Amino acid sequence: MVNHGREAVTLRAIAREVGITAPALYRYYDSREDLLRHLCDDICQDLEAELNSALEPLGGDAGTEQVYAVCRGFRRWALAHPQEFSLVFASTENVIGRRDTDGEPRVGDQFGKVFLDVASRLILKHEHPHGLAAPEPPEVLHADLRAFQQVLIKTVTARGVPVDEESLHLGEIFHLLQAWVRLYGHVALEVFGRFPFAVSDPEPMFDAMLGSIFIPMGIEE
Amino acid sequence: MVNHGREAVTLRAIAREVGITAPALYRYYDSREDLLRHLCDDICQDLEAELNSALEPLGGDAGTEQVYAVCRGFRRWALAHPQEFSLVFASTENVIGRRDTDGEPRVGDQFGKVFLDVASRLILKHEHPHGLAAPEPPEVLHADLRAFQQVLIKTVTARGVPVDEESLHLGEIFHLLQAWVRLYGHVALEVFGRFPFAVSDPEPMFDAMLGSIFIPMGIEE
DNA sequence: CAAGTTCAGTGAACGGTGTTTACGAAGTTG
DNA sequence: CAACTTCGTAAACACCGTTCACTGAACTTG
Repeated sequence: MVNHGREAVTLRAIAREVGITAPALYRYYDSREDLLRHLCDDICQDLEAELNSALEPLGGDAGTEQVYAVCRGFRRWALAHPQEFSLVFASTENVIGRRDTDGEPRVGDQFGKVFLDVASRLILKHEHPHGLAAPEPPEVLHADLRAFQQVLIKTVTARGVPVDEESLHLGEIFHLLQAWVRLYGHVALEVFGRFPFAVSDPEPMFDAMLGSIFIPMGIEE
Repeated sequence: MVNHGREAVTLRAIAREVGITAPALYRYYDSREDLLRHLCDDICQDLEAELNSALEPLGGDAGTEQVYAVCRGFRRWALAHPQEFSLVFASTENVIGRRDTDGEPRVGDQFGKVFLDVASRLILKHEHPHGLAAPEPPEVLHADLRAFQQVLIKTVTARGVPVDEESLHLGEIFHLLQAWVRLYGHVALEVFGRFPFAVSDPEPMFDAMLGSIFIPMGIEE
């Protein structure tokens, strides 16, 4: 139903589907916007489930192939559910919610958990990927990056893995952020068809990008 | 009026603004969707004008600072007009149109022209940026990259600058494509607030990204 | 058991939407 | 003048989100 776009998800259509009338929905949601917020949460849970099921056959530990699997799973999901992607990841309404009060979680919440969890666990495992290659990011960013560092550490420790502060270098964190920028950029461009020319088969281009992101980080497939 | 989002741009509101009634709009547009398509074209023209006016004080030639100016101008425009950005650059409806028949032009049409024009002219000027650094992209991409190469050559020659085929290496073209991925990725993430943590001031992060994109291409600020 | 209260759901209504249709009042052209 | 195109209107239709008064069943309480 959301397959036909955000505007197609109407209260009356939902009610018809559930077998009740439109006003009855107001017993459960404050408004259409509120309903869409919860819909986003459900979508995020579906995405998380799909990513985890793509991760399952690879074993529990964080290996390099898990990073690639999460990225490819994200792309696959986005292409298979463009409207959902658009709703959760490309909406100006800050519809992502969960709880606006408890602060931190953004980026589709559930997806952020999976992606950042795998990535940061991998970074922790590879201590100092091939030497000390990651250059220091500009000082202006240090404050923000340190905040992000805390988020990552909290994410990983929540899985029971103990972390010492200094094993996540700011340079690597900046790389991780750039990885998200490029992953998101490619997927969004593909979903919205905004590449500057018609790409016949974007998949090898995606794989090439993944390599150029992760191989310099010491994460080789 | 589009500032309040795509859904706020209603036929009756437009008609009220123009001083006519809603059905009269059907004399000029086939449907609301058609009107939105033309609106996208207008938005693209505004963007092009803004970018060109940002380029003007830098002189006519393609210098390195022009690349940075276009990228910063794009970000500035997107942040100042999030709804317009969303409409043109993050919409699943292929609302970009112009003419669906004549094939090629995508990516907000006008913006593509400005960005690709400046970038490719610069690449042509710097022949072989610092040696032969750009590695060959995977062979699977060569066909698509060559098509993109033709688009670039056509863009540049349309400005009167003659080009020989071989001065635009495929590696550089791939870099240019990755530059678009990262530029778009950062701007969209910022517009939609989908960075994985709260970034206090994204501008230095944007500048750091521009550097890490262009400095390896030999385009230093 | 009877009375009261809560809860889920309904139908009618209001103002707004995109769109179609029939119609009219100008201006143009023979 | 008559025919015709152009631009616009009013009315209507179906659908939308939302509100409100209301019903009927379930549950609580005396």
